[in-house]
Amino acid sequence: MKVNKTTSKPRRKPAQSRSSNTVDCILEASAHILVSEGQGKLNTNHIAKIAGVSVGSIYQYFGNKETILAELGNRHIDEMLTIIMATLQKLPSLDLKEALETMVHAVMDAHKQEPQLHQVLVRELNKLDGYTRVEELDGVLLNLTESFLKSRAHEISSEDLKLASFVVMQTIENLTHQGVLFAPQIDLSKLTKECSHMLYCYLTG
Amino acid sequence: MKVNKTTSKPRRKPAQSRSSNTVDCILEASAHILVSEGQGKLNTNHIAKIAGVSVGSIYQYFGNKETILAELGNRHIDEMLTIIMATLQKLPSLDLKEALETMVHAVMDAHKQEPQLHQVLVRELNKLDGYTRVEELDGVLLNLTESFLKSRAHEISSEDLKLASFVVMQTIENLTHQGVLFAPQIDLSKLTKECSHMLYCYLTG
DNA sequence: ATTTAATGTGAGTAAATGCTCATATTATAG
DNA sequence: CTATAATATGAGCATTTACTCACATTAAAT
Repeated sequence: MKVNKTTSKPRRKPAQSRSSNTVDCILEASAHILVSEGQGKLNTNHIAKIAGVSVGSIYQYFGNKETILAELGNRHIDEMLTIIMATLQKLPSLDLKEALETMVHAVMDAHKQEPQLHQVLVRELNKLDGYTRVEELDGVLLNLTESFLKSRAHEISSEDLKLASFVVMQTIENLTHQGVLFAPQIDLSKLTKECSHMLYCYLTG
Repeated sequence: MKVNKTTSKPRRKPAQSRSSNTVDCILEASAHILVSEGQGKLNTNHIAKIAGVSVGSIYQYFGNKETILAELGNRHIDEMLTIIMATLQKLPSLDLKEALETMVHAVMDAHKQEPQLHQVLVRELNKLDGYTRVEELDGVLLNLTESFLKSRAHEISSEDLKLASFVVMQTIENLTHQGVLFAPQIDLSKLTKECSHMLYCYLTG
């Protein structure tokens, strides 16, 4: 049976500054291990050693290993959402072609934030029972895409806006993600243009 | 330091039929555990129990846990390649639009083979040091796409065929993969048309 | 029928890992 | 300055897990 391990067992919340520093060290060490040594080496004793902190300190602030991953995920997803949300306000004043380019560019920027960490983190968060923020992020992006397409419905030839939203959102998400991972083998500014051009052709054609 | 654990330590190869049956049971049990219980529960003792086999038997045929995953990956990738290769011969006689639809359809078929297993398996294979067949599969698909685009160069407006191949290949791969995971919420035959239509617009537009 | 090779078994071992707790140190409050 | 709360420590326990090995069973060879 699967149990949510990411929210139970309440722990102390940092009050003094040194303790929130400890928390940051733990999270940074975990991120570092994930990227440079892989999930297999992510164990609490090792995290403590890399963070320069004792195991006990970890369990002052995190109920278990899973909540460390969850918090790492929360922070990362929040960063991405911030970047993407900031771009939304620019869209209404732009024409369709420009708007698509801006969207792709924004998601690209979001993915440039520690792309390796993003990849490994999403992998591991998907294994975390009860952690729903990855799906939440996807849901938000899908909704944003759909309301954007609705606002441009008169310019768009597609009949099924739900399906079109799925296609647009998945295409942006995946092409930027893969592009960033393959950079600099792939020219990201060229890819941004290519991607938005494809979507423009698709939506208008 | 990272070490290839997927090829070392040679083990007995099955000679009698009961032994290759044992091997199959081990692989099937592993696949079942991965899909229904997750990577966290994939340990050799549990595999043995589910397979109805003793731990010792596992180590008669697999040098370590990693080689089980590797073999599972090999078989899965071979299946996908078989399906995709079979479609290649049809392409030359088709016009661009039909050919794209056929390609998307083929990759969709390949992904319909145990989509959940595919997802988890690719996740875990990426963590396997020394296992290169996932990248190999991607490389093959990229090359096939590129030579296909070259053969249609006169119909295609794109200047950078390498970049276009990347875009086309990634788009097909991801949209089919995600589509299959979201089915039946997503209508796969509609998605196939939508995807190939988008690529057609992109390449000719 | 007997020997030999192939295959199967599972208790047991060594190592890894999540986590606790008794204790020590540091900061803040009165 | 003292008392109390907050924070930090790390040895060590309980559990899990990869893997071995001495032995048992089954099939093939002669």
